[in-house]
Amino acid sequence: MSATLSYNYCFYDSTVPRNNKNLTAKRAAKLKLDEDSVFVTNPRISKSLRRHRNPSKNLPASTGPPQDFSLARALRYYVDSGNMENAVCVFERMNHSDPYCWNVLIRGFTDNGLFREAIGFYRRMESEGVRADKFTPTIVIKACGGSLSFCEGQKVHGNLFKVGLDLDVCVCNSLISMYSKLGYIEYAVRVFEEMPIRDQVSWNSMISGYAAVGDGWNSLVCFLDMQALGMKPDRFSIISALNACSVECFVRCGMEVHCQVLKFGFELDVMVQTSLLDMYNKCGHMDYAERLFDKINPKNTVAWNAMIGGYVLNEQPCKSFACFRKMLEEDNVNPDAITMINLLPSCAQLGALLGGKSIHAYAIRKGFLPHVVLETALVDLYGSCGKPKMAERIFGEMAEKSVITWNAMIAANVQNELNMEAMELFQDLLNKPLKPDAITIASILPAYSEVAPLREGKQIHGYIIKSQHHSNTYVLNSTVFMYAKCGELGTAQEIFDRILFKDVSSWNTIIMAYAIHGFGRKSIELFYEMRDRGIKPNGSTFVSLLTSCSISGMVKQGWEFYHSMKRDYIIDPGIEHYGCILDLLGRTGNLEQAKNFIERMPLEPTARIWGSLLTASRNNKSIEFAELAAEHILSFEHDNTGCYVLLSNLYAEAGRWEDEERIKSLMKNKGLRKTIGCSLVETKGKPYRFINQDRSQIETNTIYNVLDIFSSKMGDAKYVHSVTKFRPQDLLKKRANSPENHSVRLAICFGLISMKIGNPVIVRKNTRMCKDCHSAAKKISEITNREIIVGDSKVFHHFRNGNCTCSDYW
DNA sequence: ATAGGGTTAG
Repeated sequence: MSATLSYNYCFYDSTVPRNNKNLTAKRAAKLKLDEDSVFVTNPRISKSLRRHRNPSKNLPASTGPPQDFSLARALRYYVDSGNMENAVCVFERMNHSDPYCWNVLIRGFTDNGLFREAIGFYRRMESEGVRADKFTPTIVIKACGGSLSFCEGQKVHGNLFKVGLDLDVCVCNSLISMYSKLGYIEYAVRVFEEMPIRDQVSWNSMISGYAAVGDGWNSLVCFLDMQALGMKPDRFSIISALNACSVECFVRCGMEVHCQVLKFGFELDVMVQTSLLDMYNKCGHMDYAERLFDKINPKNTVAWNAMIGGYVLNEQPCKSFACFRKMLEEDNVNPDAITMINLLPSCAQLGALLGGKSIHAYAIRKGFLPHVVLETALVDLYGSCGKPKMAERIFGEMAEKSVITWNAMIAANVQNELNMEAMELFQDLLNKPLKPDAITIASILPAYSEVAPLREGKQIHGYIIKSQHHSNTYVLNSTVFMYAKCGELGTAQEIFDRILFKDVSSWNTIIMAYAIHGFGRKSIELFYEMRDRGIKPNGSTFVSLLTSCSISGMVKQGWEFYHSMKRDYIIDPGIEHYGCILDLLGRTGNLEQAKNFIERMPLEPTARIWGSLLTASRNNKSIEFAELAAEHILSFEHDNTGCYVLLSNLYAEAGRWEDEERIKSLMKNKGLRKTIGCSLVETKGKPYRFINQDRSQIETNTIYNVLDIFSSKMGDAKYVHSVTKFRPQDLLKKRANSPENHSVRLAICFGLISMKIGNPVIVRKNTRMCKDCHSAAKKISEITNREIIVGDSKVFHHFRNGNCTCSDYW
């Protein structure tokens, strides 16, 4: 025994030269291969000749039972229990010349998701000159499929071709599966078409392969073709066909497959049941899914996960939590990483940071981390809950990242207005081997919608047109919104019209585009058009609609939509909906009611919720409520600079200078600085940026002259708001920071003198427009008889004939 | 003694 051990350890130690026996074997194998390759690579030798060769003639005869049964048993035991460390230990003590132990070990790695290691051991097997037997290729191909390494798979395929094993039915079936897992469906199709004999597994591999690449249609075609040849579907075919129905949202097809489930007697098969309920969930038929779920007995973790995921998918986050709680009450079921992954988006939907954090903690306690998908879901959660720093931390500490992880991080930055960070991240990604996908582009686009020049947005649009994503609905939806945010509502509408396959998000986007521009009636019109075209609205549709009603001051309609959402569409209001409702309440000026609404809300109020009350307080000049709201907002770790500024302005307007001073010094102590207000106007494709009191532009003199003319024309009205806003001593000084010289006004004047008459002047600014500038813009539109559009950080104000689309509430 | 196709996920 000890002799065997020391002998085997020689292999492990790379400093010890390998014995000649193996080298000879390797050379012999190579010679054999060369001989074969002459045969098979000769194009004149027909395909049929190759087909009729007996593939197994190249395989070594069985070496018989291994010398040590107990070691082989131990190896199998460790492999089956997932203890690969011990499995390797046992393996190292075995005689390596038998392919059997290699096969078991490589399969073990594959079954435990350690694909790289599986391929590594296969390479070692080759280099040690151990000849593969008929089981090895299928095992290795599976590992290649799992590791998503196309190169490795091609190499193996090539070798199999050389030894004539590429026509073996098992090998072909695993090749089909490997290629479709890698996304190369056309390779899978070729293998399928060229194989001499197809069995049920071959058909099943194609059905699942098409579904895996998102081609549910062809998957179902295969499902039917197979039956036309007289083969009955088995549980594998059924499960894959159901997957195809989910992919295409073909609920009627799904029901037909459901009938077959009953006909062929699979109705008690848990996997089939789970696939069925998943199909109904994904097609939006929660009622059927719930009924099926009730019948599953006993329910395993996967079934629970599918149901929790279904509620999340159908935007019923409260129900998904309820389902999770029921799952915890069960004795024999334990939540796993996928449970967490399914549950996390419901926290994001509810804006429930605390819930998300407790899931995070639970995942840590249960040892689910590290886990790429779970960590990505966490990045997404923290991003959605206004915690980009937390998202960043998880992202930074991740051992493994996928494109989806990058997408989540970019989105986290964009959602939290960290546009520069998002753009930098996008640049970083371009230098990585990972390829940006449609979702990356759609996520980065909003960063270009803020105060980046339209020219840059157009450049990205150009990149999209040239890329393979030019007709991707998801990408186009983001492009529509980008143009809307850049003030080009017409271009947005044009691109929307040209989207070939408009999904619910396309409609939500265009409704929101008109919403932020203050065209409430147009938004509602589009909502009805969408409904008439059979598109089912979701939670976001109502966010768009409610936003539209609040911006356009359509309070009554807003409430009607809110009730209809719950009653007619069974959608639980999320934190966003509550925010919109608060904006509606703010408009009516009933701050007491708004406060009560926040207290009665079933969700934890976020900074955005209190921000809504703060805005309402400002518009209704209530310092009492503003202080209440501010107190809450300042308790968040959120970037609340805007809140300080609003509050200090409010104190100033009321002449409460001491309080104003207090807030200013609070800001100073916290190291917060007022965001530098900046306005952007573009003419002839060139961007011009203005800050307050800007004198850096070439046209400065003209701009200030025009401004003076307007000031005199506006007459006394100009100081109505501002007179109380400045301390007496400040009024004596040269009014340095007077709203008269605010960046928006400079930009408007520049726009008026440099743009063609008839074109609207479009100005975008990074902070909210102040009251003074708002009334000035109204006047200017009246005096000049031109349309002025100012997009601030929240809404677009369309000034025409002395009026604004926001009806003076924003 | 060992192989190929299957459920839930960002």
